[in-house]
Order: sequence, then C-alpha cells, then structure tokens
Amino acid sequence: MTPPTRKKPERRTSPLSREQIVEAAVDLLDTAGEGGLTFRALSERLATGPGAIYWHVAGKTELLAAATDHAVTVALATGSAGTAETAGTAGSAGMAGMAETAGTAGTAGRIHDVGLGLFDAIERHPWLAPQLTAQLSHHPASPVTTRLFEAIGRQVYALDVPPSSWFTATSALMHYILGAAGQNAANLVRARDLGPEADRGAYLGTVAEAWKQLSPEGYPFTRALADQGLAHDDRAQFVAGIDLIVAGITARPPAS
Amino acid sequence: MTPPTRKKPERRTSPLSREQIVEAAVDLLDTAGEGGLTFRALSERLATGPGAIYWHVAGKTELLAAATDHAVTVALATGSAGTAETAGTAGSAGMAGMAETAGTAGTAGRIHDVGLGLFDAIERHPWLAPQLTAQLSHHPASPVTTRLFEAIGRQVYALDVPPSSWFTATSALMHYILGAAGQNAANLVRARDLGPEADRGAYLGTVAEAWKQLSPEGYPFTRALADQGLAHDDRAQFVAGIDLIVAGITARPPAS
DNA sequence: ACCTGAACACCGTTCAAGT
DNA sequence: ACCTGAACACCGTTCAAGT
Repeated sequence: MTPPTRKKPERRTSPLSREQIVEAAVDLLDTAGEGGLTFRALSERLATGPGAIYWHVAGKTELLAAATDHAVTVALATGSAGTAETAGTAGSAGMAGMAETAGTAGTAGRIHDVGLGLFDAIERHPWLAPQLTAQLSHHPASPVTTRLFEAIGRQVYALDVPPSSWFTATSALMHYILGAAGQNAANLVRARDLGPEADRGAYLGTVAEAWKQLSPEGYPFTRALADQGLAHDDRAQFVAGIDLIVAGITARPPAS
Repeated sequence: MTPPTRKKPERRTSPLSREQIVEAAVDLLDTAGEGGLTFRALSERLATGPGAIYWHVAGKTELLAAATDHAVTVALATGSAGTAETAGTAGSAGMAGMAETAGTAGTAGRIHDVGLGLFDAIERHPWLAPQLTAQLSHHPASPVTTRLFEAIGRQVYALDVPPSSWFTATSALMHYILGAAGQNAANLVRARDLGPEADRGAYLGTVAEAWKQLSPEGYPFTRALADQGLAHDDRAQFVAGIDLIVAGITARPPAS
C-alpha cells in the first residue's frame, strides 16, 4: 500500500505479544486442526519469522498448554456466568433442559452448566479434549488442570455427600465430561468433512449402518443398540450421562 | 560372527511379517514412549531399512492403529478368561475385591474384570489410553473401538436396565475407564522418571503438596481434598469409580 | 529488548533400483 | 514378491546477526 509492491510478505510494525501469539494459535488450531499448528504457519499468520515466537514462548509444548489454558478459562467463565446465553445457542437440543433430576434441585442444574460450558467449548475447539487429557497426564498440577478439577469438584461438594467419595465422584464426572464432549466434537468434525450438507445425524447414520453389519454372535449388544436407532452424543445425551453419574454419587451406598 | 566384522549393521535373513512389525512397535512404544516410535528406530530394531516397513503397513497411522488393536485384543482376552491371574498380580490393591455391590451380584464382578483388564493393559502400555481415545475420535466404527464398546456394553446389558439407558450407561463406563486408567498409567510414568526409588505414592505426594499451596478462596475444594490425603488412582480407587457409575445405572430414575 | 532467517537435526514417506 | 537406501518435503528449534 505505501511504496510499490514488495517481495517479502510485509513484516509487522507493532511488537508481538504472548497473548497475540496464543490467540493466533487457538485460531489456527480451530481452522486447520491439530496438525495445522506449525511455527512456520503461525509466524506467517503473525507476519514474522519462526524465531520471533521463541522470544515469547518456550516451545511448542508451552504454546499448546497456553492455548488450552486460554480456551478453558473462557469456557469456565461463561459456564457459570452466561448460562442463559450458552443454553440459548443450543440449537436443536430440544430436551436439554430436562434438568433438576437428582440431588439438591439447583445443584444438578449448576453441574449441567459447568458440563455444558465445557461441552460447548470443546465443540468450538475440537482439539481441546485431547489436549486437556494430555495436560492432565503430563502436568496434573498445572493451572488448567487444577481449575478444571476445582470447578467440577465444587459441584460435587454441593451435592453434600461424604468427603470420602469426593475424589471418586469428581474423577468420574471429569473423565466422563472430557470423554463424551470430546467424542461429540470429533463426530462433528467427521460429519463436516463428509461433505458440506452432511450433519451429525448423517454421519451417525453411517456408524449405525456399520454396526448393523456386525456378526450377531460377536456383537449382540452393539447390534441391538444400532437397531434401536442411535441419536447419540448431542447435548441431551451428554446431560443424561451427567445425570447418571450424579445419581450414582447421591445413591446411598448399599447396606453391606 | 560369520565372516570378519561388517560395516552395515547386519540385515535380516528371514522375511519380515506384519505381525513382527506390530509387536516390535508395541515394544518400542512401551520402552521409549509415544515419541520413540519412529520408522527409523523401528526399522533398525528389525534390521531393515525404513522403506521395508511400508511394504507391510500403509503408514504410521495404520501402524499405531494396529499396535492399539493388538494390545486391546490381549487385554480383552485375559480380561474375561484369566481373571484370577490378573487379580493375583494386583499387588497392594488391598480392597480391590470389594465387589458385589450393585446389580445382579456376579455382574458387578464381571464389570470389574473387564475394567481391570483394561486398567492393567493401560498400565503396561501407557500410550494405550490416548491412542484408544484417538481411535474412538477418528474411527468410531473401527474394530478395536467396536470390540471395546461391545465388551463394556455386554456388562451393561447384564445389569438388566431399560434399553433406553444402554447407550448412556455404556458411554459413561467407557469414558470413565479410559480416563481413569489413563490417568493412573500417566502417574506411574511420572513417578518412574522422578527417580528409580520413587513410587506412585511419592509422586502423588508431590501433587498433594502443590494443591495445599493453592489459595483458599480460589480452590477450597481441591485444598480440602489435599488435606484429606489422597491415595488416589490405584486399583481400588478405580474400582470405586466403576461401582459409582454402576450405582447410577441401576438407580431407579427419580419419579418425575 | 526484540526480531530475522538461514541452518541443523530429525521426521514420515516415496521410489528407482536391486534381488 | 520383497527389500534397499538415497532423496524429498516438512517439522521444531537454535543462533549469529541485525535493529
């Protein structure tokens, strides 16, 4: 724009910041998938050289951790505050509000909020679930991990069960939330690259079809499930799983 | 050994087989971790060139899938058959046999078997849990994925709950099993490279210590948990989580 | 203090050439 | 039919050199 056309792709004038880098990384991850985050691609998008990024970030591991932290922070914030907004965006959820099923009434609702906050975040950022479990594995005491655990644990605390079951309950909820939300996000991605007009339903139809071809002797259960027509992992299914676990948490332990 | 010493590291005489490759891959994964599986390292271990592997395996993705399939097959087989042996190896589990808590008596025990079969397999192969969830995400109808789902689903079927809850129940169990077992395996790895004399307990002490440093306002739950002294994810903890979910599955849905 | 960009080591994958 | 190994494209990371 200023002088004639230049050869080099225009370097940036304002200085880089760590925040800009992390946001660009999240963007790249969302757009191009896990494999798309590259120091070269990222530096191009930021109009710098690869080396510049290393001034603000130690390496790829740290960059990934920062991106994960960023996305989770947003999710946890809107998860407790902007519930109405989040639920409004729900789309074809339908029965997503079948709450108030177990425990102290309002508490179950708040568990749904935390869960759905993460569900939505993972849907927006399909790379988030694998990344979070990796974070959980490699740095169990990292800030993100701890924040996630605390957010879920508080809801367990509110269920008013004996402290001895806190850890088990929180673990069960956390692993389910991460796993089921991750599965849902992955299904969406697979549906998307099945074609622009195909939705999650079309993709799940594919899976059901494959299941119906299984041998009746080897796979009686899976076949029966396919026959019953699975409309699986959308929000209602997800919430049903949370409720199931909450029911298990609040169930009196059987008299021995 | 035969003529004098040769320069090139001795090529193999017998022909390669896909099975050999997969087994060597599992071995390399176990020994060197996820990052250690390399076509060059693998081909060296097999006394060939990198290109040779491509004759039997399409690429790294397929190789990883095959390794995962192999490990899961072994786990699921010994999970139903060699229960006694598996449980015997339990080590310091202590109360791992507190079974028979919910549902039809024997059924809970069989769920424990399947769960612990996977738990042990993931402990032996720490790369297995991430790999399985990846497989679940990218190829939900793949053989491994389906076999895993069927194995867990059958136990759900045996619980004799309405078919409408089959999917939710199986999902909850599967995600918990994969998540909790993966967490346990990761803890073991972290403990291992904390030093040769450090065990899981020592490592978890580290985590608890970090948790105690958290701010009381921001992290009341996590702190309370740390104070109560966590002896977490060993087999008993793992089984407790399964029982919690089973309790949720068999709990009568609350009268609406 | 912050950025540049060539260079290094290493990766998955391909493929002409061998047997 | 099966294997060899050099070559290609691409990656994360480093670092002397610039401003």
